[in-house]
Amino acid sequence: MSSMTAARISPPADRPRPGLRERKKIKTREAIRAATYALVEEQGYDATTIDQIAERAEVSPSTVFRYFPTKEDIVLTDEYDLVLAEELRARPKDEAWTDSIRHIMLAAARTGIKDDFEVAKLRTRLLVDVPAVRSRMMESMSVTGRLLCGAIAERTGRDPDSLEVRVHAMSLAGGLMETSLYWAENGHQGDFPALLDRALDVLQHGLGEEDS
Amino acid sequence: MSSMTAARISPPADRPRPGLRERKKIKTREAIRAATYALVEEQGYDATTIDQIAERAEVSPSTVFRYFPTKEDIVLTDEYDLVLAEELRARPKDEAWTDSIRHIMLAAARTGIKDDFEVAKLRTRLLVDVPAVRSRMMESMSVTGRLLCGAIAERTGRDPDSLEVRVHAMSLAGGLMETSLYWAENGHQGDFPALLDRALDVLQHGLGEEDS
DNA sequence: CATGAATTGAGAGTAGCTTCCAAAAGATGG
DNA sequence: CCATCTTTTGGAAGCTACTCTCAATTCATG
Repeated sequence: MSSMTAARISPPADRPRPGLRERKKIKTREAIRAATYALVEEQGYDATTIDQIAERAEVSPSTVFRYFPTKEDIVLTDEYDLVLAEELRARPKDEAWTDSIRHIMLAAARTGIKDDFEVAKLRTRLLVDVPAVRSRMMESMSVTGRLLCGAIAERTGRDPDSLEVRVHAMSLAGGLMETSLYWAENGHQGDFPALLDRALDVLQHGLGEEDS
Repeated sequence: MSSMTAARISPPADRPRPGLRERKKIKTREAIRAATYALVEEQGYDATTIDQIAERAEVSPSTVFRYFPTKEDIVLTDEYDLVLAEELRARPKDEAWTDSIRHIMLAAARTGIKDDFEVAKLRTRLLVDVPAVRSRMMESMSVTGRLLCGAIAERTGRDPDSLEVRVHAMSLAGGLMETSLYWAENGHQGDFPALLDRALDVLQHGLGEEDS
């Protein structure tokens, strides 16, 4: 689930030597993000303008937009969806795919939160407070949904574009997102992995003693 | 599900006489919406500016914003969530609440599409084409989610704010929204109520021969 | 070191959206 | 019918996210 609390599970691994250009790009990207996080903590999201971000990151405003299409993306973007997909594919193929998802989400949440508890909290808080951010996050939810479609299709042999698979994937994604929201709304009490576990139960088995 | 394909199930009913002021407000509101629909059909969503909308609706741009907080809302806003909630409450209380939802959604979809097939198509098409609209729609999904929380809580006696109920509600909302998207992406083939029916099956019973 | 490609900065421009104030129009009581 | 009060409207000014273009700079390559 992008921008939620996911983390790199496997390290970037072996890359020969990116060349100065690439390294500078990465540095700029992180400078912008760092500046944004800092400013948002200081003044709040809306009060933080792109110009301020640019100034603190020591780049021009145009550069900021070259790196991130929207302001919300600076706070939200991560590249974990891809990692998640890989990990999903790496699970034993005879494992129930619901279990695969459970394992991966839990692992991601655990390491993610350990890695950067403050960032995770800031992000989820913004999710609750700033409509634009929540909105953008929901956008990314549909990306995650498509991703899940692929995974589900692979395991069950169904058509990834079928209504059934898509509905199921999206309902999963929606439920997982709500979990993050719930966590943030309740002041980040309790540990997130435990919440995730409960949420996944509901998503797998419904609401318990129900009447379906 | 707001902005999807819902329709008034029960007519506005008995209101004494709204007074000229109220009537004018409603007329203005609908003028703005009509103007927007027309312009969007002619030129596309992005190419349509607020000024154009204002001009065609014969109001000032500021008035447009007085009636709709954002451009997306002009296309999306409807008041059916409330109606839906009422209808939900009107269902027999001993009915399985999943069945209640099924009945209401199906009824709403049927009459809604009959009422205004073109608008329903335009809306869902925008949902697919325009990220901002899709985004806004997802926002409203969370409103629908909260609504479902209330309904579910009433029937099951659970806490509407509990993680379990919220996750379940949101997964429902997500699945239903994906159904609209699916319908639109496939060129509005097949009838929507049938799709809804299949989607609700998945949401109630999972993906069939699975391993949970 | 020279040439070519990619990255950046600066500036102008668009459009969504907010805010504020004065003018117009509907409601209310005499 | 008029006077007053309230609500609604239009106009203008302004902020900011975001886009586009072009020249300058920086890195890569032979």
